[in-house]
Amino acid sequence: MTQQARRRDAAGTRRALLDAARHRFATNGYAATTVRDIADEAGVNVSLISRYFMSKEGLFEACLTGAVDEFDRSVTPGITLDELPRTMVRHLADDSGKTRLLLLLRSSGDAAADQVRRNVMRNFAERLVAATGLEADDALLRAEFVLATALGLVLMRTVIGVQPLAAADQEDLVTPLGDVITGLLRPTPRAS
Amino acid sequence: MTQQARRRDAAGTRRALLDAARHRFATNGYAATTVRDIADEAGVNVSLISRYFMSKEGLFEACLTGAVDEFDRSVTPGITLDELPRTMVRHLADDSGKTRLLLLLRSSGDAAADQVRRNVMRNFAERLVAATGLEADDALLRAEFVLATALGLVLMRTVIGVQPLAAADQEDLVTPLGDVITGLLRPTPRAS
DNA sequence: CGGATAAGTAAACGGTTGTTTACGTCACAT
DNA sequence: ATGTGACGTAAACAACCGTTTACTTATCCG
Repeated sequence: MTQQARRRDAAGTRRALLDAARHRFATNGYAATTVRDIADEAGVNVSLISRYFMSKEGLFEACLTGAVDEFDRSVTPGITLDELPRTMVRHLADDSGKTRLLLLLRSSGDAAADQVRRNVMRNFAERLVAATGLEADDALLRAEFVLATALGLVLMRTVIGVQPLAAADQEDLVTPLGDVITGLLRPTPRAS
Repeated sequence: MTQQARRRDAAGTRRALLDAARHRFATNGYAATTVRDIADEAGVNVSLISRYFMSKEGLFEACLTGAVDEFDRSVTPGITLDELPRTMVRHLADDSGKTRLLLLLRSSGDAAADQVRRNVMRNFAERLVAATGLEADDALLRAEFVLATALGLVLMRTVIGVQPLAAADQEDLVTPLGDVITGLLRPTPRAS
């Protein structure tokens, strides 16, 4: 009943392990995920995790750096303030986009991984400020507010599953998120 | 901190276990927290967890329902839209307030606890809508946006620790959060 | 071919987990 | 004062964790 005719493809199984691990780590967290869970979902033997990624923590770091690369690449193109809501919602609704963001808040307890996480978020906030040209002295803080909203949104929709947010259509999220973003990042929010 | 001459006080040690568990579960998550961690932080023996709370999961549920009660009680008084930002920030900066909110997103994998979590958040959103008198058809969704922002804020400040958000003063958060809330919940967000 | 090597598996390893058991020991009513 | 029951502890328990080992088998180059 096991893999009767399994093709021998190192790169393929490595990718399968990465996919399964990303999914499990993102949805269930690092500690709650066992290496046997991952191996089963990938359909391979447990020991291959140690072989290809050194350890469970090595596999997690591979997931994290992969997510970081995709994250950076997906937000690298110039962001305009009025297109930002729709762009963000598209990433938040996309399955791999959700996984990416959720992985950024999962922790294995490793200090280096935590630093990577902080750098990615800080970097995103800085690029957001640069793209919007906001000059307020708390611009960076406000950009991180946007990121916090996105993070909380994915959490409440995916992990917690509170309605009606969880079942909301992609289009239903664009306008409210737009209100949040303009509320936070419009050039002169307040008089004086 | 001194457990040398431990008084025999069932209610006291029960409370100590609850405090330690709340702290550990909120900051490290359910799976990453061991019963021995909790017992050590409480300064008592491990077996008392089973005695007083049946199991680790029973202890978690006790933490959760306790947090739910405090949560409901703290937001029960009438909320006004203009005082909401400062009130929320006060709760988000308060240590027990953070713990309360973080516990709401930690999961033990138990379905009943997950339902409790969803109900609390839904309930908060509904009360927020009632308090603001918002009549938009996506009012509930927008109220949950506010909650998502609060959740993400606590996460990024406490768990992830990204700067400058993590080190931001309580007062620095009021105005941006106010912009988010008015952006989401003001009666007529858009011209038409 | 055929054998060398990479790919995959099953089983076992020590350590840790949550939980239970057996046993001290303090407090309080009588 | 005293024994009885609640409170607390140490140790043992089976099950599970991540990891390693020993082994089988497919693949490919000569």
